[in-house]
Amino acid sequence: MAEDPYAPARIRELPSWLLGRAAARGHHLVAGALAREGLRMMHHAVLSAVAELGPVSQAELGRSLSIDPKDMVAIVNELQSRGLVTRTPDPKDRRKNAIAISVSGRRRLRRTEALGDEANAELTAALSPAEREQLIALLTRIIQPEELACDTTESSE
Amino acid sequence: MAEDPYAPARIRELPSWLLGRAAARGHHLVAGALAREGLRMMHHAVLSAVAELGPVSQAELGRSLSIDPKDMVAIVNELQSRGLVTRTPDPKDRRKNAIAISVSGRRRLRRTEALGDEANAELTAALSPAEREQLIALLTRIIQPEELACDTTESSE
DNA sequence: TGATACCGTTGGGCTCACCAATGACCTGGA
DNA sequence: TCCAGGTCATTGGTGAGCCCAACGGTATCA
Repeated sequence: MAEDPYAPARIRELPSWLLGRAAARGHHLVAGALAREGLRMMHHAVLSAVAELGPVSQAELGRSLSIDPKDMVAIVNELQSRGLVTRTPDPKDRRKNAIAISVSGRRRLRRTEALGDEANAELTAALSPAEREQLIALLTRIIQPEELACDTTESSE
Repeated sequence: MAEDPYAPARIRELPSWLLGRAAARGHHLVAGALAREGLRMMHHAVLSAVAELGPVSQAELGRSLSIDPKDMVAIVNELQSRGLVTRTPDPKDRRKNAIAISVSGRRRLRRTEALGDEANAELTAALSPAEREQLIALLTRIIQPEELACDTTESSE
């Protein structure tokens, strides 16, 4: 074999590139695991958020999970048609839909959570528990810059 | 409604979710920066890889960057039409295209590399240099499991 | 009452990742 | 020599995730 697998590039050292590759692998593993329950990642995320937050509006769900309102409509539609959540008009604010998890939704969530945990364990199999916590902490700080950073020049172009 | 920004979910502690969010932010920042030069992330990645590897076939570029051959065609097409790379048939193997960076491509690459570095600096602004290196190391190990792990059941599915 | 803002919904577009198939081509062995 | 199998570049399509614009219905505030 002539070509080595090479240590390619400047690219491979950029956090943005590494994040993209790692996220792709994570998505692949988790989506594959959740597919056994017929759910996609966002479905599981919404289901889990609904279980935690109780009856919530779709807009609030979208804000908490950074999901586009357009996509949220489709997700809730499918979850509702599967009987995993209920969508009832909010009497206090008739614009809103109160999304709540159903009994079967809670049951399904228990299984998908186990599958998601398994997939994440495989994703971080090369890391020690301490390193995994470290990764989680670092990623968390990367994700939320606006809540902490107030002086960063917002790329004034 | 003055709801707190909440400490949402089990979801927000999963590495797969955090990786997805962080990658989305990284892509947003880098893509926005590179857009000033009229290039997308993959264009810049390919351009950088070509600069490093010298004349390479498209298939080899795709393998090194995990880019689908189909997408590689479109990327090389655009890079070539912009005069940033040259695509000459390989005399030794007429199936292959020898992709090489041009002079203007090298010039453009210098600018896009600076823009990419800036964007990555902003992406990791909340991290100290040591933490950034830590993150890179952890991500690198997450990405390449096959090259190290030999006993992990590869979830043949 | 009217102005403003939000909610859900629908419409489109863009980027990235993935899979199937084809013709041209190289390589190996019969 | 010819054939089989594999690789390369290319084209086709699919799906997920993210973003923008617009609309009717509704709540809130002046």
